[in-house]
Amino acid sequence: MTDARSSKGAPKDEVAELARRRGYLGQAFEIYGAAAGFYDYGPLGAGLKRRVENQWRDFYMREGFYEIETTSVVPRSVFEASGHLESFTDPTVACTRCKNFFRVAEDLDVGKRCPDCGGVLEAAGEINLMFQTRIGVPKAGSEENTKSEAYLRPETAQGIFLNFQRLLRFNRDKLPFGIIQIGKAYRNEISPRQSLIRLREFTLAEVEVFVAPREKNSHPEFEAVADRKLRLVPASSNTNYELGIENYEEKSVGEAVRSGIIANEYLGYHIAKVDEFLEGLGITRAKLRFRQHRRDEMAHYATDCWDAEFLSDRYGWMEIVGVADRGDYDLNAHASSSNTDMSVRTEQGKIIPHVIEPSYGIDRIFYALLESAYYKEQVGKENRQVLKLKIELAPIRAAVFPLLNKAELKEKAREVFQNLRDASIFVEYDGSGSIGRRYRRQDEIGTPYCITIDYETLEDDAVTIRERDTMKQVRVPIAEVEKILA
RNA sequence: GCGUCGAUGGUCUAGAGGCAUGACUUAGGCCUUCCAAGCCUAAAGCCCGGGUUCAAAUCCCGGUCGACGCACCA
Repeated sequence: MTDARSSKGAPKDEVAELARRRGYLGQAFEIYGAAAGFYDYGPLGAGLKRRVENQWRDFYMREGFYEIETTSVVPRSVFEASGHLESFTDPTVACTRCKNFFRVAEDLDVGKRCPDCGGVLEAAGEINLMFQTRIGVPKAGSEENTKSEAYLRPETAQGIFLNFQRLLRFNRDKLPFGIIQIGKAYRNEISPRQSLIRLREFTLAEVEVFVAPREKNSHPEFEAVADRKLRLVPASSNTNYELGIENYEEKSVGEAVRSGIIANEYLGYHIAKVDEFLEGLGITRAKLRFRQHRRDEMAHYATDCWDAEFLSDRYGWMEIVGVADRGDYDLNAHASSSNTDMSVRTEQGKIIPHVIEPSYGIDRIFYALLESAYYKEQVGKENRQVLKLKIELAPIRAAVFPLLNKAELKEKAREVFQNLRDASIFVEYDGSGSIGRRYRRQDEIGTPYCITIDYETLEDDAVTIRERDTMKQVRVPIAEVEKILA
């Protein structure tokens, strides 16, 4: 027995199993047989994801960036301009003998030989990675068929570019400025795989920083991040995708920019910010690296791109954030296609700003976070599984228990529980089974504190707070509980 | 998309033509003064569709989903 069976029981699958079992994640449409590439977040998963998104918002709003929200349904014309329609649509060929499909490439084209069986290849239409839809009701065969054609956005960035003029005016015609957006994006992947790693519907959190080209090398806050050490894999040494964890150069951001490994201060600054954010979330830093794209893997809009990659125990290296220098590609494209002036007046005359874009895959970060937080240890004869989530990320802040299943203890515990909920601290109540079992349940879902009401509580109005990571207990007056949990 | 392998209660699994196994879990109860203890009771399952057969969870065909490899991942 191989593959699915044995890997199912392997230690590295425990995170995914826990996530499924305890209400973090589930396959979408499961009762109808499911569809690959779609996942639903359960009660705890949605709570954790929301907290990650809120941390991200706060992080970038501290930079002074405003958040906007644009549509997911986008007319065809936008993607004609952005280049997505063309670069997302791949011509394919099929083998006349074995019927295998191939994306057209140098050795794979009409009339060439099938690499699998040697049969002749013939044209097999086009595959498009964008989900197509329609706006309104098209008239059959009329011009409006094309006019009403639309796609679900494959990235949220375009929505920000389309708003550029309004955003510039909002910023009183001054550069630089940054705009953020969190939202769903859609890509009809040919083969989605690996739970949250390659989804067809996923959440992107994107930052677009608009900056005058001549300012790219002088970020006003650069010194604040210059000493931050990063593990860098520049394109020059980046010949093999599956590089080992040891294959990187550790350099400070300042050093990397000075020596030209990172092209400019703006790019360097935002790479450093990505690192800072991921570290703040609790992603294991020893498993992070920044890898520069080679020319042949760069997106059609990018002039430079660095991916933050996380080394998953389960799936190997995976991209969790991309930081791209999109140059003036997008604004130029929309300016000429829509016949709109996208330039900014500066003392040096009219310019088209460049765009630095950190683009976060929230679902992948969610997965990396679970893997980073998960550990198992032996306590007595039993295993203890723990999600060591940061307090501010844990879906449940604390759980309240009566020590024993007795009316007077339950009553007091209910009261403590209700008071905390009234104080907007999200707590859970649990009175079933032994106290040890209840502690373990909370460990597994990452609840940082457990509060236990015992007979002494009825005398002295003090409770025991037990801490998840150390399992240590302290006795505190009920009046101080709120402060400790906050 | 192609190929290989697989799918049994919520989870992990036994069974390979004839009553679906066990553990964990969950729920109710007893016991219990702090880390998955014990006892009693209960709940819960053969991925979907077709075929072969007296009889299919088991064999065959198709599909779906999953793991892995190839391709793809702008």
